[in-house]
Amino acid sequence: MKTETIDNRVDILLQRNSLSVTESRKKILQLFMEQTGALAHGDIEKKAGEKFDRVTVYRTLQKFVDKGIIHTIPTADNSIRYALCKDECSEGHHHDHHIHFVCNNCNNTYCLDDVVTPEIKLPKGYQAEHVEVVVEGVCKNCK
Amino acid sequence: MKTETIDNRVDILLQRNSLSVTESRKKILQLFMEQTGALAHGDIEKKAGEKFDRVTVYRTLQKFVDKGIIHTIPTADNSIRYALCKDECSEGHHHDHHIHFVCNNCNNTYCLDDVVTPEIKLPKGYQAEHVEVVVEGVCKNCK
DNA sequence: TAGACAAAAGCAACGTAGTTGCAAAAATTC
DNA sequence: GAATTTTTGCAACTACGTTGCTTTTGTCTA
Repeated sequence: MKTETIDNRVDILLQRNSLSVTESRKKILQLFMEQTGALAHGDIEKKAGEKFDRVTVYRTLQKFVDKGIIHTIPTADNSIRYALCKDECSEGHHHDHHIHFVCNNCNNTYCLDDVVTPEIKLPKGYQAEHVEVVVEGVCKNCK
Repeated sequence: MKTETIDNRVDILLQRNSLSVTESRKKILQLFMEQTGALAHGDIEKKAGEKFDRVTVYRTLQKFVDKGIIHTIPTADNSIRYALCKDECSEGHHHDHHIHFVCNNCNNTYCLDDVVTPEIKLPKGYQAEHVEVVVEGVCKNCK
């Protein structure tokens, strides 16, 4: 069964990051894996059901970000979204060189992993460490 | 005196956007003009002093955004910054094709008006309407 | 596999951010 | 300068996010 596969992947991913395997972590990680787009905190709270405390969700997401399992996507409406990282990410350092796409119609957020962030030529004196590109528009499914 | 010049500019800008000229609007607009970087809501509340109600600040900023006087800049820490728009912006439509720079040292946010957002090549089916680029790093003054 | 230890979850309480409705005050219009 | 419109300030409320502490759960080792 497909669910079982995800279940396994979840366990392995948690263990590889030396995180204890708990109900809430499994559930939340599963949500991300079943999902193509990114999730806002609110989405997760709703989808995870009333099974878990708000605080647990906050702490879990924070842990996942710290470990490099998920990354944050800033959006114009001031609601941070979270999405799974590719395998290259590790604790303390994210390597997300892809861009993000927010659909104005369905309001989903996608990681466009194949689209690499462009080189930005900055004025003299400015030194770039990280480039974040968020494109707004209409997504494939809504067009 | 320099302040007087700003004062005039403020009045004219408000009138041009058919906004009544009030103490709070003048004060807040002045803050933006004296400032090179962008301002977060909290900054404004602090800098405007205890002269104005929180609610007034919220409403004033909202009005300014609506009118195209200022624009918002999304940041990773989930705190929206605001900065003055160039003259081309008008009610209902912003034309901000510049990129934004957040300094990891002084934590200031700058509009790099001379750096135009790059063309992003999206996968088939995605249609871009707006591209937001935020570069993090070390700014000119902190280097 | 039971018990000891470490880690995470749940709960309560708190602080801050942002919104709304309404009455008072200020700005604009004529 | 009076009437009308707009904005402000206040109070109350909701939602978001955090912290400290106790209980529960997971992990490790004998």
